[in-house]
Amino acid sequence: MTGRAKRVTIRTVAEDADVSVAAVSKVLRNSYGVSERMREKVQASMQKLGYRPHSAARGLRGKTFTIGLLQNDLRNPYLPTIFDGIFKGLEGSGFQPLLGVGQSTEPLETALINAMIDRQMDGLIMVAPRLPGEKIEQFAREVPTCIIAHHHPDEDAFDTVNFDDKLGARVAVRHLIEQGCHNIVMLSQALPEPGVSNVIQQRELGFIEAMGGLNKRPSDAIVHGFFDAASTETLIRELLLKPDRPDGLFCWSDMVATQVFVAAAEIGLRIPEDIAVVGYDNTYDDQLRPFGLSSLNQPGYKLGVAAAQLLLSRIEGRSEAEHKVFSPELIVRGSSLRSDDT
Amino acid sequence: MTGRAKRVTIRTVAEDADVSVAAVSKVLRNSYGVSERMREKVQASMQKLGYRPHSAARGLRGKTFTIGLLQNDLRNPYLPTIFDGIFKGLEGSGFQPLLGVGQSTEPLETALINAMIDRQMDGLIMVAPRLPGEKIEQFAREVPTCIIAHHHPDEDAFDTVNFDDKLGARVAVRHLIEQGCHNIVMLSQALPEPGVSNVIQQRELGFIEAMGGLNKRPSDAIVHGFFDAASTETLIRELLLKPDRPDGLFCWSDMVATQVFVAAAEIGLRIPEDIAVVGYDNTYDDQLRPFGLSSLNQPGYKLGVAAAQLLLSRIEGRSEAEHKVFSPELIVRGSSLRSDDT
DNA sequence: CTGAAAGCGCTTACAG
DNA sequence: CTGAAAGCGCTTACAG
Repeated sequence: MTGRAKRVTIRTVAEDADVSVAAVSKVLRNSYGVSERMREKVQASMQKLGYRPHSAARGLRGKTFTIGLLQNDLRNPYLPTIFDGIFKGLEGSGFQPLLGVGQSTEPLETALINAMIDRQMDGLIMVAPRLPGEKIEQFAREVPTCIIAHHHPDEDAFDTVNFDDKLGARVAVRHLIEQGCHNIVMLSQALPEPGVSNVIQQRELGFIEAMGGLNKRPSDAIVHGFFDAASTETLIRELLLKPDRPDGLFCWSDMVATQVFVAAAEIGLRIPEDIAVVGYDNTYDDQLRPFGLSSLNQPGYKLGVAAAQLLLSRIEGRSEAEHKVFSPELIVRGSSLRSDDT
Repeated sequence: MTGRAKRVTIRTVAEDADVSVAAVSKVLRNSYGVSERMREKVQASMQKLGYRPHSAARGLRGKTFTIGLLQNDLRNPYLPTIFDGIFKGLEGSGFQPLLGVGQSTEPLETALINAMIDRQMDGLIMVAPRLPGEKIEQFAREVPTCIIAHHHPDEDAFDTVNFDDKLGARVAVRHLIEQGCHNIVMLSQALPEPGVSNVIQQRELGFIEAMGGLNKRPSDAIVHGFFDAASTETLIRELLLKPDRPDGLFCWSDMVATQVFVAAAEIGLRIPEDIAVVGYDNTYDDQLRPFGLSSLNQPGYKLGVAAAQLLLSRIEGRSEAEHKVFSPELIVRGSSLRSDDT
């Protein structure tokens, strides 16, 4: 119930240690030109008084030591693995990550990025942003930026980290063909807008490439789901009840594949006998094991660590862009395995 | 490739509108004592120049318009429903929510809260914090605070919002008894430390109360799982393979209940015939429908909206604490339904 | 109603 | 090596 204690500032420390505020500031930043004796005196006072630098004030002149993390879907179970990697990569750097949720619409995402810049954040990592490349580029000119899961191989204003989504799709299709599927459909998600080069678009491109040899027109073989689970479920049911229903399904995410399991079970279709299913992300390594969902493994942790490192080096001054691409790996499980020779 | 554009500040706007910086500041904050004419002139300039206030600078004197959200588990599918509510409750208030992840250890959580205070955040909402009440109280004296999922009915330094966890546990046990279970076990989670009054502890208390009439010593009927899924799975297997395995299982969360489904399926136990299972949170309303998991419904959205409102009113000056408690509701599904008369 | 000035807690040239 | 002073972009009494 006592009023807020008066904050310990650089000035309090300076008085206690009997030095100038400039000296304290230098010790704080490990700046050059402070004697060992002074450093010790100041550090002792900081310790004693429990001094903590005031980030807002630091931000006015120098850095805030804050990194903004932008994401759009708290419900996507793949994303936490990315964040684990980011946290790990930032550990010990002195930069505090803070997460903003864009909620999947472009205006909200723009507002959020502006909010982060206004708060003087030192760098931004965006995970699967909805914004098109040009918009991101504008922001990237204001603040060091690294993008995860958004392909921009020729961009030089910011860095990117990705898994090769085209490759993943090609591998999945090849596997389904090998398993004897003749009517393969991709369960994709509606793109927020045409120009966006996100991972889903890339997977569609890879799918179309790999489907080249089949009779069907590739574009007929792609079905676009929605952002909300209920509408997507309806769509899946319609697809599975069609007379010419697919015998092989390539799902853009394990989340959607799970919905396919549910719908198939309720309709009475067997997996993999009636429909072979391949998911993406390898999310449910353990949890859904009885399902045995085949999936493309692409550890988010790797993305996160790489993104954090790229961002830190950019904050430290690097200006040429870097674009990392890792390769996903198909993990075959029961949901797509029809032959026994694997 | 042009250098960062010079930032538009309050001063730029003042010059453009030909007024003082003080005037601009007043317009910005909708402060009293500005003529209509001046307000319009200033707003026109702000619009024209694309002015956005600099939060770090504002924070040095007034507010940063930033709310810190603290949570510990990005993987818990219940939490996003809480955040949805918080976002909704904050909408239009001008306060920007930013999320920090404590990663389940007390030192990290403390560091995170300090980081938020150092960044001059105007208020904090903590979801299921690991810290004991006294520590939270210390922070709450520095910054308006609202706690979700942490019972502190007598606390007056901060507000709380909860569902009645004791009640939920009692209802679950009564239901299992009604279904003919004689050997009921609670699958709980290890408490981070003794003094913490979190939702799990409350559920254990409710469980023990409701078990009072049974022969078994209640404390024997509580099994403590771990934070990592793998260890918990081992524990569940051991439990299900015991000669005197339970015929009724009350799980502290739906996540754990899902693991029970997996283990039971692999061991060859039928649900609900061999074991009736009740979960908590009603997380998988749709996704796991074939499982038909009975669960306690406690919409996180309600918690979030209420917390946001309490925090805003506290920021506006309220000083007496408020403690909201909602009631959970048991949703009975196939996993616990042995008789047909419901 | 309007504005000049001090100050929030830091950092950064710049003297000494 | 050390420190006085200006300044970052705002807000807040306080005069006019």
